[in-house]
Amino acid sequence: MARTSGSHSEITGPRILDAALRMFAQHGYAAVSMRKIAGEVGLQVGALYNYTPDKQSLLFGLMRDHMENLVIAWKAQEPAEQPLERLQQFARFHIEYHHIRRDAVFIAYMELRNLSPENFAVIEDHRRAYEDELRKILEEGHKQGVFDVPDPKIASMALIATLTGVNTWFRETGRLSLEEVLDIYSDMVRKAVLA
Amino acid sequence: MARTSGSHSEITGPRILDAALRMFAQHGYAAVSMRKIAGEVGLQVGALYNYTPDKQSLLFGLMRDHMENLVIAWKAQEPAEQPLERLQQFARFHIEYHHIRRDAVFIAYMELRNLSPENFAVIEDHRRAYEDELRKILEEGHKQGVFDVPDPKIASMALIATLTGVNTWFRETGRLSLEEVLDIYSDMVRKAVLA
DNA sequence: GTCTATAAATCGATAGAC
DNA sequence: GTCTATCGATTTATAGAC
Repeated sequence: MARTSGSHSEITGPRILDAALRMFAQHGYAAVSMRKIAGEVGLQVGALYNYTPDKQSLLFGLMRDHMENLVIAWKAQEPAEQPLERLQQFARFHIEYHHIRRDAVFIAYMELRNLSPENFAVIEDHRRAYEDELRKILEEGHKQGVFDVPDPKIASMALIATLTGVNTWFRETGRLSLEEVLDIYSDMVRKAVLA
Repeated sequence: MARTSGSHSEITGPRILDAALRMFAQHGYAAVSMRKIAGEVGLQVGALYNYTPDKQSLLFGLMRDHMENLVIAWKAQEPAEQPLERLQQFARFHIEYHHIRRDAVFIAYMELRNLSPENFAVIEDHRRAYEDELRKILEEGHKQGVFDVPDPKIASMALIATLTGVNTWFRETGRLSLEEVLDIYSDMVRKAVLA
């Protein structure tokens, strides 16, 4: 079912989001103009405003979708029963999920300062909800005596920083495979909280 | 010894650097115009170019100075003798130093993509030199059998990510003092690598 | 839905007076 | 060393033709 040449709305929207995500991650929100995004998709700048009311909404939509999907994807995991296994499951999930979506991860952290206060609060709520998932694991393990975590809130933020850090240096073409990295980090995370 | 009103070069330079550091950290390099920096210092935009050839050099100078000073400050520490004590010393130094200079830390990480390839290489060399300092500690501890660190390079990057993460959430006015945070992180880092 | 054209503001950087 | 004035390019966003 061929369409007229001026009508591609069904695929244009996602292509704009893809281009914006990639370009924001690479050059930064402020450094990427609406014209450059349009050019990457093969449009003139005016056409972008059929898909977003303004540049700010484009950024916020990308960040919000990423954070929402992150929490949803974690909750969709079949939960391991024991705290230690559950922690290992979280470490693996976090590294793999963030590796695949490194552009979105980068933006969701780097561009927080370009959000309005209201939008910032929304993103921070999602982030807190995700951190709470790890905190609950640590608290349960501490209660059972298998972990030694006197401050689960701090520990959850520390461990997430550790795991997210993989994105800053890991490359598919590097010395180690992602599977090997997963093993090393799982070990470190386990030892860091074990009683 | 009063000076004429149009001559403040001795203090204007540092004030420009201070303003640029603070504003780049808060809004991002691309979002801060030379006019805004000048305004913050109380100058017109043209006067800035008596202190920097262009905006790019202003950014690079801030990042280079920060990374150079970081490595120098660490090497100026009186080294603890045992690997475990040396590791604890590194953790404490890293958290304290990065806490005090959080604007510079933020910029040195966030604005890497706004550097020319040559300037980027310079900054990365400093970063690698600093990571090597931690790696050497881990290798020595592993050799002595007090640490269990099969991959010191990976472990050093993981631990640095953990420690730097404090900057993303710690506030002086929060629930914990910096001293308490130092204790918690020292413990986690120690356990993570201990044999 | 996409285009062209345009508005109004801002950008980095320079020239020349003082 | 700082100022004013300015150049030429670029910005976000909108209006209206098709």
